[in-house]
Amino acid sequence: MSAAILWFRRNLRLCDNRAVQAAAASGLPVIPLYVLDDDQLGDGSRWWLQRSLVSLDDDLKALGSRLILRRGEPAKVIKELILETGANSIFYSQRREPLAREEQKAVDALTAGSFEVQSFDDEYMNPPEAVRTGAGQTYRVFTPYWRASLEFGEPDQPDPAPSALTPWSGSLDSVSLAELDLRPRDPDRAAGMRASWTPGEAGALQRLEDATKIVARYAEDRDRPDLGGTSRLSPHLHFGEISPRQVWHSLRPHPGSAALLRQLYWREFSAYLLYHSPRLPDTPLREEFEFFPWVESEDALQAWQQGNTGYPLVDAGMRQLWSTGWMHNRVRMVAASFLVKDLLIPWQQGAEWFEEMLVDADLANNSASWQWVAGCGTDAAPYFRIFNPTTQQSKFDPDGTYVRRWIPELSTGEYPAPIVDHGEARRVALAAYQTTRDLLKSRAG
DNA sequence: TGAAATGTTGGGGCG
DNA sequence: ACGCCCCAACATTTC
Repeated sequence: MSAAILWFRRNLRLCDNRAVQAAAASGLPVIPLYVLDDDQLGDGSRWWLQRSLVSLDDDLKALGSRLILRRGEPAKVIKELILETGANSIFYSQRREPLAREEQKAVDALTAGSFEVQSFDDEYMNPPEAVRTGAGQTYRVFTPYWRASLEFGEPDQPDPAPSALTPWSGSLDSVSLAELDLRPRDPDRAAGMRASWTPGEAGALQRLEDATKIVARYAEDRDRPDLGGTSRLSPHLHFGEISPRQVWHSLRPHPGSAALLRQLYWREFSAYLLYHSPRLPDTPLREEFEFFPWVESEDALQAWQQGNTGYPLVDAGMRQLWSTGWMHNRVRMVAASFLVKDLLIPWQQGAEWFEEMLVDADLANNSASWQWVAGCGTDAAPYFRIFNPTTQQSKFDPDGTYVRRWIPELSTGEYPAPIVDHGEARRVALAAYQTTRDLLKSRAG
């Protein structure tokens, strides 16, 4: 008997998932599969993935099926599974990250004879190749990219989950989640993450429902870490527990939705930039940053990571990150600016720490955002735009409720003095930037 | 999706 | 009443 492999990758959901739809519609017995490659996953991602896989397996069981877990290189694992089962087709959701594209290219190459590979572009609203300037170039600036994306019109209406999946009748080995061992390497973080999140499709849909209640005030409250005015959908979107189409259609009818929906297009834009510039995670897009006099300082990096810089807004953010796997967006900008501009530490080291800590760690979003903050992206905050962590705190946490929540020492008076003087650090950073420009000019001249 | 430095203006205190 | 100064408030420029 023939069968269809349903390969789950980032799209860990049953609703609005075209690979799931197609597998269900094939009428074949379906073998749902997740393959964990030797992972580079950070702690936050590991914690989330483990729970999201449990949730997906539960949802599949409700349809009379179950998730097969295996470890290894996807193309190899899938080839073995084909030999085991005689499956004659595979359905999967495409991904756009450079390594993931290599991975799926190897799977596509399994097409042979009657074996059929069907893949679907599901993770984003618009395909990266389709959004082009009038001259056929790729966009490098967000706003024109966004305008051009809107020309594509509304995203399609989301599909419902299938009502059933024909199970595979044979027995199949599946490694257990315990064997996959996705527990965070730092076990002390688990309790805080558990208290903050419900990974999985049901949790994602609940969070989307909650988001409809904050849409109206989003434009006003989004920069206030003390108010909780953001959607907190990022990890659910990252793991594909919910699709951008679902988010778009459920928020669009609410007054004031434009500001929040615009954020979906930042997600699209980051993926677009990574697709067209695969070196985005490690190489500055602006060439003068090749000459930037970065400072290597293990002590300063650690003070930043541990939330001991002496600047309350920065430290509160870094501690929120450790405790919950997430940091408010405004605070991410301030904390990142502090690392790059006050401490002059290479932005890649900050990006690496975020990848390790975040439950929404996303290569495209994280890389594009760090390049934005560092001023070395194509559409970046200019290098001379330097956040003052004290001013930002009085603007966006005026009563100090956010900083006090994460820094108990503020009340006991044991809080440390700033590790650098911001005014002086700012002058040094501006001089360093001037140096890189001079060097670039002298090389060109 | 900055902030500091510098420039301009206008009201009020004061001789 | 007038000119002068101070300085807050706002605008513009600069980094």
